[in-house]
Amino acid sequence: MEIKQPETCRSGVETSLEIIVGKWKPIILLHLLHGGTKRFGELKRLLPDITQKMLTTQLRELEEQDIITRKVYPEVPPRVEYSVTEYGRGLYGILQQMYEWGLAHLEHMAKKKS
Amino acid sequence: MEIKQPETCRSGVETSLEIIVGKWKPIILLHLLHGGTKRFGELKRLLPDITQKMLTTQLRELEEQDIITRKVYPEVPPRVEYSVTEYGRGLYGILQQMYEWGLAHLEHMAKKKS
DNA sequence: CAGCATCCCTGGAGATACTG
DNA sequence: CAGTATCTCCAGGGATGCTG
Repeated sequence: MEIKQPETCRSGVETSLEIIVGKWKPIILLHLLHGGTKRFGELKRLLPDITQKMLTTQLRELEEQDIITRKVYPEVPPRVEYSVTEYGRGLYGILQQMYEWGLAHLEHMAKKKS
Repeated sequence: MEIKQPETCRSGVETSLEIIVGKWKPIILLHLLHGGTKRFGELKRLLPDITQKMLTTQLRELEEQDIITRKVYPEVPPRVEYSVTEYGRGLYGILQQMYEWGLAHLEHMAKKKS
């Protein structure tokens, strides 16, 4: 980066944060990136503690940002599938770095305590 | 990364998020990374809309995570200086990626609208 | 100057019930 | 099955005043 003007960088950083932050967004993204397309009910089962309402809103927000797509099949009973867009895969690098740094940080803090 | 088990990656990602998330943490970090050591009052002036209470708590949380250091000079009137630790600079890569992706995303969404 | 203590308010998130 | 619609609650954050 080389931080020129903090205020300039700020908007970029906070835009990214807005996409990723949300109690369930990271884990939803990880599941979709890992397992590919998933139905609403599958995601619900993969995240036992999430409420339907929260799953819906988090998915809607990710969809609005073009990170995932929502495909509705006109069947009865209804079927809706979610998957990460090509564009959304651009978040992969960020998630990867956060994953790696985060694990290292957990170790760092564990060492510090002892 | 290559996402093996989403649940494994989750803790790493969310650990990183916990450090960065907080209404003022990114901008505080950017200022300290850009401008080096700063006094409490300087930061307060750089962030006109932050309350003293919030500045204090955000700084304390970053300090607890070893991201910044707090140096108190035993003078009257008191002087307290904050700076990013060597360890804390490890967040630089993440902030950089978020900055770059975020700016691109703002453009992406602007284009989409038109 | 660099805080802490207190009170207060809002919005993110949970629980529950209903529906095309 | 894949959602809405309400009601509710709590914690993050804000406003203000006091102090070593």
